[in-house]
Amino acid sequence: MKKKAPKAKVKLQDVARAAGLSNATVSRVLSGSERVRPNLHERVISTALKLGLDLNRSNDSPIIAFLLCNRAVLHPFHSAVLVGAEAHCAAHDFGVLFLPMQYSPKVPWKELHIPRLLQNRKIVRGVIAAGTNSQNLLDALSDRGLPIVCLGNNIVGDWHSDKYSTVFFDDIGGAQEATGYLLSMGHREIWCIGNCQLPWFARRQEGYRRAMDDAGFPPLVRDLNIDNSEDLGYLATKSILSEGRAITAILAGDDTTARGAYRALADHGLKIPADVSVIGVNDTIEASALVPPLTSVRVFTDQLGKQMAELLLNQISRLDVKPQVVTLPTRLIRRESCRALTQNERAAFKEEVRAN
Amino acid sequence: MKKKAPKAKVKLQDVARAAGLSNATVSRVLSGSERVRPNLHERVISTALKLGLDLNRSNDSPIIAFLLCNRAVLHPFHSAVLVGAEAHCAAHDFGVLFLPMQYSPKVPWKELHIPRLLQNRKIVRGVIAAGTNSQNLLDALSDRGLPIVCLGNNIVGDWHSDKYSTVFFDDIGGAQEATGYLLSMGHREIWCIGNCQLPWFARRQEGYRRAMDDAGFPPLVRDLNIDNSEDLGYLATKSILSEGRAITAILAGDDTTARGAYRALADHGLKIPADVSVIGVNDTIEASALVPPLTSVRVFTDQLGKQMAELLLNQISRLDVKPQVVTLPTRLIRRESCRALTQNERAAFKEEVRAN
DNA sequence: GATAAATCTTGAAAATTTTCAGGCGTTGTC
DNA sequence: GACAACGCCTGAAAATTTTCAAGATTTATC
Repeated sequence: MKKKAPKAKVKLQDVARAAGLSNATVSRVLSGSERVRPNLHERVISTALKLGLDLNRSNDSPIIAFLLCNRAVLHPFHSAVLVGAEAHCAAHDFGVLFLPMQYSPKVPWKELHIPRLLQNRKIVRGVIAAGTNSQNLLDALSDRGLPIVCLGNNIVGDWHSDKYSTVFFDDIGGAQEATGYLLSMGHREIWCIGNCQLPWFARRQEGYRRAMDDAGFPPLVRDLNIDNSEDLGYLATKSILSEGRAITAILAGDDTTARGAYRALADHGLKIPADVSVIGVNDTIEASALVPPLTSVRVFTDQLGKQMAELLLNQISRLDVKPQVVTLPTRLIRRESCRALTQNERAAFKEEVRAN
Repeated sequence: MKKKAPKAKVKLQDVARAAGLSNATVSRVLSGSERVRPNLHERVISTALKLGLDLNRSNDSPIIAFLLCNRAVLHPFHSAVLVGAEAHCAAHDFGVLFLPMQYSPKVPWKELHIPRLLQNRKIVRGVIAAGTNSQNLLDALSDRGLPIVCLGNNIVGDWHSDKYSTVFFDDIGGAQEATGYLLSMGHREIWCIGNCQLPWFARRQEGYRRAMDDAGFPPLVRDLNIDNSEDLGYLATKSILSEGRAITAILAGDDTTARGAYRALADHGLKIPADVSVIGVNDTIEASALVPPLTSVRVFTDQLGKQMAELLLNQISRLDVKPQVVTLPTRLIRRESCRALTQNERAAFKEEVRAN
């Protein structure tokens, strides 16, 4: 054992010679910037591994991209995810490129326009796909060999997770817990409002339905296809009220929708929580800003960001890491927007049921 | 005029030969990555300009850093600035690296820890300094020859603008306009609440004072050194009320402070705007989320971001651009949190004054 | 103020990346 | 099915960047 033998560093030339290729080609593969025929690509990689070339060379720019897809603005929710991701990256000497982008889920992946920065592996070494995504973008990116971690809750359409990692937060469970909380306080006329075209609303409604099913009550869903969440909450609530339907509680698809509901209730002279209890989802700053403060399902956004960054950096630094699927829990934060029904009120319900 | 003569591209070698230096040195200067003695640096640059070398070479990574300094979280305000900056950069094929950092204004600039990503000119070509900054960081960055644009409103301590551009938004004028608005509605007991240790609060208070001075009324300032804006607003308002001081209107240092004021007023059973009118500054999402919606001084955050990005990209692409100072206007957005005093109420004031 | 230690700066050489032009396969046309 | 046009892939050569070691300069210590 020659301990002192200064193991000569493996050079690109060595790999090129061993693989029977020019060092230009090897450089192209290793720097990832240009297109090389797949079989040669593989040959270079395997030869490089065999010779023990250090694949994480110091001159690679240690940057990942945080893609905020199909969102017009940077909401507090995604801000917090971004900050969480950045904190983890910074601790590992990686930088985070903030990159909003818009695309249609209908365009075939070959035809998607990918920002130039993402095309160059030498600049961006991996991608966190946040916002709302669909399979075509994920295909287009993984075709370029980019490591990817995707926020699962907002994926529209098909989802094949074999090429990339996915991180979910358990809003289904959160909505279920929130509904259960309302049920436990004696509520029965609990309306779920949202826009089920949007995948996250659909998930939350699913949690709501499970809780109502378990309790043996029929679900009451008001599903409007409106993009603006506040308008949605306002109009959905208004339509329920103007139809004269019974209502003692609302589970809103998110905090902004809850805000719309607050407005509609106020318009009708109804007090929160005296007349109607309200719960939101996300627990953004809005939830605590509302009067009365909104009970909401907290999503641990910073953890979400951290988890995505962690999976991504693992994939980048080790070639042998398989994509994973992770789900993070949520937690119901109880504030003043809910109240338990009194025994009298509960009795009135039973009376009513008997009468029907 | 030989129009067709294929003007041979100027190479680093040519510059090296002309400047009497090795091409390693020229490379170092032009790629900006390593330290070269200032006089040689200048010699290389001037020779390169003389020979007409294209300084914006295609292989430079087109990335600027958005520094969010000394902030624990990414507030909606800075989110919007970031988005505005990113939009402008994206249109010019530049990427934006999101880089929060913390530092003390007291550390001498030579001893500041600069994130590794910023050290390498090949990765980051310029910096937008947002958040709260002080001269030491700006010195440390400009020593590295990085183009800088700084958000002026939040600079603490000295400020020398000769090395970098600065963009302000006119919160002084905004606070003055807001105060004038309250005065025009007959208010006189207008309290300005904030934490004057923070430079932006100090500026807003300045605007307030000007308006009160102009109207000939004594300023009523409640200045508490509390970091959390909401607590600040709550405690400041509470202390005014508990002292039994007259109060018909509040100009809060920002929207979050106004939220604290809302809570304190509610605790005392005072209605907004019936009993007290309130105005905030920044016009973030909070302002419209509050009930009643808050009148606030709007800052055109996206424009702010765009303006900073624009100045920065100019500095990057052209060596001859001098640093500039720009101030963007603000605008008072009127919502339901303010009301005009009635003639009777105004008369009561006069009465009171006479009585004293 | 002298001397040693540490750090910084630089050019030559080595390594890597990029350019450029030729080769090869594919597609489209007749 | 032949031929042309086009575009992609590759290696040789050119250009650039990085490494390495030596010289220069600064800092620390006595």
